[in-house]
Amino acid sequence: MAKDNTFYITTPIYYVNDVPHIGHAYTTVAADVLARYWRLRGHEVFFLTGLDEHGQKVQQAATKAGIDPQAHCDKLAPQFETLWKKLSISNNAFIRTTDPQHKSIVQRYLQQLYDKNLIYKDSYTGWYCTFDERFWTEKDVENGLCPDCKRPVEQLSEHNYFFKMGQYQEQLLDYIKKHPSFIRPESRQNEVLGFLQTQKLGDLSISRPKSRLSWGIDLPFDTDYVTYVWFDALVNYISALEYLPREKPAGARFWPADVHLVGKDILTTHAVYWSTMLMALNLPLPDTIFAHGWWTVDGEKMSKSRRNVVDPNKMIDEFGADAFRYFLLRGVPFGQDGDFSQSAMIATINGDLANGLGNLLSRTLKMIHNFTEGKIPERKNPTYEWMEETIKGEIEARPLVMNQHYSTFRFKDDLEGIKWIITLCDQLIDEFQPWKLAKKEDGKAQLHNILNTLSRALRALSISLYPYMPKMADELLRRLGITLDWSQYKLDEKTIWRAAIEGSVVKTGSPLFPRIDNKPGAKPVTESSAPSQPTPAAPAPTAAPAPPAVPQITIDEFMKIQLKTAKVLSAERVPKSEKLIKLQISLGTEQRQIVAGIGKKYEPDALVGKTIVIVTNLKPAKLMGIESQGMVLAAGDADVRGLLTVLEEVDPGTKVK
RNA sequence: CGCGGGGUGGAGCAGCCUGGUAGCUCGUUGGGCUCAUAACCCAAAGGUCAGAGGUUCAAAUCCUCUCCCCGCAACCA
Repeated sequence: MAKDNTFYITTPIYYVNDVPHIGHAYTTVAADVLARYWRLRGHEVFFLTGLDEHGQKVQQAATKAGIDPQAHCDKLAPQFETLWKKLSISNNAFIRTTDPQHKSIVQRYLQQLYDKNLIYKDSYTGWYCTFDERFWTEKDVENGLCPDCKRPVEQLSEHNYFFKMGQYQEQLLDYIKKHPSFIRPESRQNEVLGFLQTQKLGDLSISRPKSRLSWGIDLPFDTDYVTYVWFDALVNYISALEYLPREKPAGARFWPADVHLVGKDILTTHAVYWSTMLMALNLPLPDTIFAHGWWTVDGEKMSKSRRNVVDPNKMIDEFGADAFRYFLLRGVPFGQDGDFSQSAMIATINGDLANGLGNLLSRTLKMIHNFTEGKIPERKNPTYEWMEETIKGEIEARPLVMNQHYSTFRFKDDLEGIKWIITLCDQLIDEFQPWKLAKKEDGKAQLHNILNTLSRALRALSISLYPYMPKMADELLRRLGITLDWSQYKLDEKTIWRAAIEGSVVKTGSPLFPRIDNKPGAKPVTESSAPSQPTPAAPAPTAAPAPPAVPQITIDEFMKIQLKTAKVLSAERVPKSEKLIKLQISLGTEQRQIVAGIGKKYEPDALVGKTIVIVTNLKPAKLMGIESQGMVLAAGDADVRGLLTVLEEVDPGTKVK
């Protein structure tokens, strides 16, 4: 890692049509922390993030909005760029796959592979849904219906270009085994190895016919096609080096990348697609692909339908960028999944930042203010008390410890180490009670020593925390009256402790991090408790879909739906399903079988004998292989809240309107 | 037998790969201090490490089986 004194780190390029959420922020903050750390270490860092702007969804959204796809992207891109500014992200470049230079570089690589016979044209046959304009695999299709829109699909043959990915299977396996730090954490590496060892690696479709998708990069050897997503997107990691850092045209020395930081969902894409693409291009592979975990929210998976998506903008507005950054990396070992909740966030801020760091600064500054005329005192004698010695030792060991932590992505451990130093400082204060020393004539020397040590420790804490909380680090130093130019400062075991700080005039004042009362009135941070409002700093997210207007229907249309009451004769769970219950129901003259997704709400036994309402003329369908001849009516959407029934006793089969 | 992650004091987690005193944060209780943001420091209570079997001088850690939870996949007709 960080060879040749350079360090190249990337985030994935995010899909421009997405609304930024905590996951985007997580990856990007982690990358920023690494970037800032290696800069402190004196490395020349190139930190890249950006946007993936091609593809079907962008094209559709633009068409819907009645604008050009490029204009659509231009409109959306700032919501990411603005967020990164608010989050103190120090990326050196921001790539957009619609950049003309990127496009031509992608074409150049495609042509290279084509010339080497590594790309071939073949026909692909699959089930195509005209409405959704996409292919489904055999197992996706249900009874000849599109799993998404339920319209009939047709078998369609389409010519496409394929990259000969399959032929690199052995080579890739071999590479991964020989480079243990290539895929991190280890559990993820095992996943990829398992995948490569048990399945045959196929070739990769890298094109779409323009008739179906026009918003993309033209294939250089066949302009009836555009490049399909992965080839376009992954190449960003090397194309950016060629044209984005204008002040450093010799960008090639940054390749191979030190770290590709990705979410666990796109690990295979990077570890397999990207690696084989690089092999085919005779380019070296990145040192490390690190896949981090996902955030759940209040114990539940984050999803738009649950309306619990955490908006980073709201978190920043509510708690500040630094506190949010700190929380993201403090709570969970990097690589594992974590749970986000407002209460956990507040607990972290209060515990670590307010009571810990902030309070230590406050008490130190106030003592300096009261006892040494507001100036950091000189040491009166060179001998360190053993507790001071401990603190000094811990701090001088920091650079080495940090190196271990950052090289292995252990942010949580690093922050715990920092917390321990804060505790040591608090212990030092309580042990020597400077307020008592100040009252004794012979206590002055020791008083000055202690305050000097505390000031030094706080400076070191600022440096240690700078990658995580850059603004806070500046503010902390400002209050100590110390100046430090981060772009010049070089972290090592000497500079972290030694510095001419004596005589600096400190500034007491408001708390660095105020405590937060977790009152019920605290502002909500997820959509579930408040409708999303575009923040002033970010442009209105055009991607956030307004609830579609429900079209009106005529009485005739309604009458096409035949509803009847029915009596449940028997009910049983469908084995292996999560929520399907198979019902035998009576319509008086007729008996039917219905499969309903109500198993989360109801036990089968509780349903028997009940009168319910069903749709009788719905086209039968198979659910998990079982035919369902109708549909039960229930309140609720994805989560069933309750079944419909009738107030009065009626015979099964009675018409409902 | 679909794939994967997990079950450790009241809560959230580390430790497990490379067996040998069970650790951290928060909470609880008692005490201390007054420089500090009702903050800080000390002490105490609290764990059959999901259960059963096995390997071993020794198992939270390795092996086998069982139970439970959470994701993914399939499933709301």
